[in-house]
Amino acid sequence: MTLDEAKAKFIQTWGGLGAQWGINKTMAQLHALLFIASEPLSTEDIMDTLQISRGNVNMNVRELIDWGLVQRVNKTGERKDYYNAEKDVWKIAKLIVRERKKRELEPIIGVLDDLGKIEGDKESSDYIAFIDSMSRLKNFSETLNNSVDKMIKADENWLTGFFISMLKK
Amino acid sequence: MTLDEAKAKFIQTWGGLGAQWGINKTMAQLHALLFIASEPLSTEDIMDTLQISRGNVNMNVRELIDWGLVQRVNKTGERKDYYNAEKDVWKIAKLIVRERKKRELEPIIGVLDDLGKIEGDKESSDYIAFIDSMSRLKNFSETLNNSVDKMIKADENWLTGFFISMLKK
DNA sequence: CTTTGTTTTCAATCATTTTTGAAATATCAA
DNA sequence: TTGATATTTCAAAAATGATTGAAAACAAAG
Repeated sequence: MTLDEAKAKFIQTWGGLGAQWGINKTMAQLHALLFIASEPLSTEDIMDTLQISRGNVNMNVRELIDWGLVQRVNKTGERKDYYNAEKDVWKIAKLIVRERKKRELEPIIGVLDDLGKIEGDKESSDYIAFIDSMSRLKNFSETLNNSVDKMIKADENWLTGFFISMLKK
Repeated sequence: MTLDEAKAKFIQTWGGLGAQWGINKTMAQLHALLFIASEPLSTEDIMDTLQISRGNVNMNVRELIDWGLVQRVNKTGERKDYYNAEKDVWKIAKLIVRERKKRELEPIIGVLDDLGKIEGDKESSDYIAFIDSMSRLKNFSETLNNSVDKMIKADENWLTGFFISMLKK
């Protein structure tokens, strides 16, 4: 396998993985491309490499910028925009986790909270079972949320350090 | 909000959340329905509640069984199959993590390993940069993989206990 | 201003995924 | 066996999601 083939395979694999996690395949491929690029790339560079339209590049780059995974950079004396991705794997993980927490975990906690406060016959076993389900789920979500907060603030050794501490048990 | 409205809202919310994580919306709704059901449900029960076809129920129930989240149960003297979901939130989390690890994390580690062994000019900065990216990503993936292994074996207090230990720092 | 190069938007199109529903298959009881 | 009930399969249809591309908006330079 040559370097170019390897790069292509990485972009493909990353795209497929993204798709399994509810991320637009093109967005994941674009992220992979920028991740392994040693220089910031222009819209044209991306269009050529991934064989996609200008509009598609624009949409997905914007989304990656929203996630904090990509920055727009300007080369002096050039009019075009160039795009550069975060290269530190640990920082990437934190950005993704932070964003999913904000977009998904926090809202679900709000919903679970509401669902725990319904009216009804408080003696009914149906009622009790439902409230109980919601409360266990909310408890789990809050613990997860708190752990994620810590993880976001922690440094790169958190996961490794944690793994080592688990090994000792 | 009445109990029935709350149940419907929970099913809807859970379905939407699943969709964002690359899980078929109907599968997530079905899981939600079985999760809050106090009794195992039949195919008809599910068809009625979620307003979906028999074939759709069958497909998604099979998938949930594959994930280990649902079991088929037989009521004595009844010919129909009934379906029952795991109710313990911690066990559910472990089943999902275990499955995604097997289906996604382990394969990507294999790919990253291959991509780290390409031929080419070992002096070229392009070559070095790519190998380095793959190696950092592989290292991260393996650490994650090891942590997930521990998590799967750990008990319900792992997350809570870990959270508390982080708080002390 | 006006020109030129660049980015953004978005309705229409295309591709993929999901769902249906009826036929085929399986299972049980008489 | 046979008939009755239940489950599974899968091709076709429907729904959803992604992509295009050309026009509009924007921005810098002359």
